[in-house]
Amino acid sequence: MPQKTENRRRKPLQSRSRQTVEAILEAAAQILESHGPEQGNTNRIAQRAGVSIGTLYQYFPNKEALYAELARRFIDAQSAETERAFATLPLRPTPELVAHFMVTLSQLDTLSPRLQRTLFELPGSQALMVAANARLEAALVKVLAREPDLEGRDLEMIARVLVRAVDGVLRDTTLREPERADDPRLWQELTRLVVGYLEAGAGQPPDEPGRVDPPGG
Amino acid sequence: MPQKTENRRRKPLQSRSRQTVEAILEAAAQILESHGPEQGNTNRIAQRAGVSIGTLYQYFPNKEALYAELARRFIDAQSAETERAFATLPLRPTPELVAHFMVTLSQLDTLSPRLQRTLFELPGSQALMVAANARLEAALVKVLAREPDLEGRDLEMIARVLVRAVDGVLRDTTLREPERADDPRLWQELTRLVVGYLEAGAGQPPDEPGRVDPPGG
DNA sequence: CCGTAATATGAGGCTATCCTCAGGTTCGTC
DNA sequence: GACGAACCTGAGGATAGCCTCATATTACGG
Repeated sequence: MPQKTENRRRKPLQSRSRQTVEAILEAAAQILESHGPEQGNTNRIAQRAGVSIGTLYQYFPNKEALYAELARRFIDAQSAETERAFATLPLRPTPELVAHFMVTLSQLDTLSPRLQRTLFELPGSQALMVAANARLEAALVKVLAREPDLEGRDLEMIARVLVRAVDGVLRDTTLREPERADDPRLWQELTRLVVGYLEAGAGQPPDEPGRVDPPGG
Repeated sequence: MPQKTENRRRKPLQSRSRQTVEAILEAAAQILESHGPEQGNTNRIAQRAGVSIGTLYQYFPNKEALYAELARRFIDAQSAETERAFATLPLRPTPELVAHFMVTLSQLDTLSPRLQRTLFELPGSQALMVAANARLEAALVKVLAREPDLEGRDLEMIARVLVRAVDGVLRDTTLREPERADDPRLWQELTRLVVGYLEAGAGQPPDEPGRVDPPGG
């Protein structure tokens, strides 16, 4: 078990130490992005940041806290970016706009795939992800609420499915077939997925479209 | 760095040792599922399996190889299960059948979420996942090829998008909102997603539906 | 320019965990 | 029942990586 230290974290007051903290976080991000989680040890991070290991532990009680802060910032930035993209959508998004939106999302995902992956694997970042997704889905609900065709349907559930489906495609692709992340055909199909979904059963009330019984006992 | 050992792995010949190997793999799976990757150390695995640590290393050159074998079996089993489900689909799947299919998939994902997650995070299992997904997508292409409405469309791309979208929704949900994995409304929306997608632009040739330029220089 | 607080240093203590190895036990066969 | 091969044992060597702490350096107000 790694030694537990209580909140021994010193708050950076002077601009000198604030720069130090930034350098440490930046170094951690760089190492995780270019060398993967295996290489992410505190000694190396400190070295890359150009500070001593002791300095690192002045500002972060332990390695996990450092990564947690990194994850917090990353997710915050991504959420803000995505919400901004939502905000630019006009009242009735055309397929072209949806497609454009897909591209924006895909660029976000392409940004630092390996860092992203590592951060998402941290024990603590689950909670952050849930919060971020909740924010995103809430923002999407607002957009969907403008659509008269969707009246009466379960907007929360639709937002959930949409966000996760699009995210699944983009994440899988950037992580496993990064060379295809640029392929316009992928965006086109993604757009079709979204538009087709939103138009499917449009107007009809939410009365059991395709009743299913769970199979198996 | 963990000591590298070459292929020192002894092949289990007698049924006694074959049982031992099974016990080790089973123990590893149990520990990963119930206590997470942090608790997955070889000493503990051996103890749980009821064998000595030395025995474990008779059959697995190192910890990674053990996990790799676990991942291989898991992915193999899941792929086989999914392909079997595909095989049962009739020539023209109705929405009801698609929904039923979703439920099958979702049950697969619910099986051992934590083990699954851990295995997918292993450095080596990326390649396996790619292979498994390729298999799945190939199987799906065959199913899609029966659909006259999809003639002329890029079936590989459609399969890619479908598999990853559905997978994204199911994985996200089982991992982060497991209580909702049972929700029939989720299956209904998933079904709508799939059916809506397949029907969107049905019959029209693949001539740029929604032309997009990548934004940002 | 002096005192104090903030900041920085880095050798090394310490732990967790991987894996080895020298020697014991069980199995199959003649 | 004897012999070799397969199988098992577990104390501990080796190492990677977290984090401490005693000490040094820098910033800043008076």
